[in-house]
Amino acid sequence: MIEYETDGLRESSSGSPKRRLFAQLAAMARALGHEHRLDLLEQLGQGERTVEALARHSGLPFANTSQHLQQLRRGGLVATRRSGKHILYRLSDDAVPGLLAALRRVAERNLAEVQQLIATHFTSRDNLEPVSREELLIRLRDDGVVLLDMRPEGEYAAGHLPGALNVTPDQLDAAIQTLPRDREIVAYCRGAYCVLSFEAVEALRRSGFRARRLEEGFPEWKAAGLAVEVA
Amino acid sequence: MIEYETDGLRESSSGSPKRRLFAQLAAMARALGHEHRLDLLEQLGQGERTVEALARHSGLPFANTSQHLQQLRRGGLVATRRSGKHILYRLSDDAVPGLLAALRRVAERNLAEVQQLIATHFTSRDNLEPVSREELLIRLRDDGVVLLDMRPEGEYAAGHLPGALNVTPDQLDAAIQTLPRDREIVAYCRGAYCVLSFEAVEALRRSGFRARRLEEGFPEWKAAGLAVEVA
DNA sequence: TTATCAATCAATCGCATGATTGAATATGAA
DNA sequence: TTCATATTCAATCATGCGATTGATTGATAA
Repeated sequence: MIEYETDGLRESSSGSPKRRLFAQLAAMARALGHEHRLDLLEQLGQGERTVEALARHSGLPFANTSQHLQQLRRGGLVATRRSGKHILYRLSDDAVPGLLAALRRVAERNLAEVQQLIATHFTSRDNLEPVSREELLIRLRDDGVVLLDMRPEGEYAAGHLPGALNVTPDQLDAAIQTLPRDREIVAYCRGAYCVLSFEAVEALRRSGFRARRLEEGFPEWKAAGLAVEVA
Repeated sequence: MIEYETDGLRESSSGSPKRRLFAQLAAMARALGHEHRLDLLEQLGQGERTVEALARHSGLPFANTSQHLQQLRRGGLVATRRSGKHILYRLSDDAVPGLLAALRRVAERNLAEVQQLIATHFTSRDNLEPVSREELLIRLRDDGVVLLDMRPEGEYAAGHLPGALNVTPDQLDAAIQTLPRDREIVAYCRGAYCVLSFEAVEALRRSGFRARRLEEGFPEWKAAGLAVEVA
């Protein structure tokens, strides 16, 4: 007869240190467990934001946003600092984007609805031959690749990959006239579920460019500790 | 004035595919957001289990366990199969332990209470010079390291690292008399918050052995797709 | 000081979740 | 078929969470 022992931490003797650990981990997971909070975290992946900016961007009432942010803070996922009248929220740790990525990964593989959403909205994902971080670093140095940042100006200004040009989607048609046709183009945006760079690559290819997509977005780049250019 | 655009998925136009994605991710995160469910997931990291075994191990009422398991299943974290009268639950995906590890990592770095719990219960963590998977693989081949599996017999029987000897904590004193003193010893157990191998390494060192700890436990090894020996 | 603005707090409501109990399925054995 | 066993389902209750509103704190600027 197989017997499974109670515990690896001897909860029998010590009250329950493991219980308390799990309680903490569960609290952190619950902090992740809300649509709006995931949205806020995604925005914070781009960089520090004020409560006001976050509320405006996500279309939530101000007080509501504030409360969600506080839950994220209690959950250890974000941190704050004060700057004049504003309170700036940021991700608490470089490992947070990794946690979100792990969540996405498991969801993409095991939740049918997620698979379907991705299939309908990111169909071309597999066809765009994404460029990895490592490859990009090498090719930027060796091959003179042109790097496009498809995010809105404000986010670009707050930080972008070194040497990237900011081309917002509505500037793309104009850019197509001026971009060099003899060099390969790599586009990126916010990462994960941001389609801006997908669309850019598709449009560029339709116009005859050699274009590819950076596999990840700005937050992952930054979280990996790679150089970021400001202004 | 900085303006942040609404969205990378144009929720303005398309209703809200991103919203639905986040809703799914949030649902998965909520499934992680309960002490008992994390406990169940940890057990399932060792291998398939029946509802009964899980309930017994975690000391929860049967029906309660069943309900938590169903939430985990809805959340895409576990899967089931039927075997005779029993229903066997398992982790749905090799990426699940990675997700749990990411959660632990962020928690260990950002939740003060977790840091404290670890400091008091795993003080020696840093001193035991953990061995990585890669290093272990090499040294098993080259240096004839002795591998100890500190888990209970039942878990050992259900799967263990190739060549590992099963030594439960109460067998350790006896084993100390017979283990070879000229070879290094590496101990492992369930991983993460399982102290069995910590204690073993400490006891072995007190007795003059050269002993180290495998950085991870059995679930991580198995999830990495490495060889597992049964029976 | 006062006025103003950013952000949080407090109170309320409605709804979802977790625990418990007991009944209902479904499978395999007699 | 009938019984026993493993698991799920259904109903209940208490509690906690999320949204909304309006009041409050804290910091800057006039």
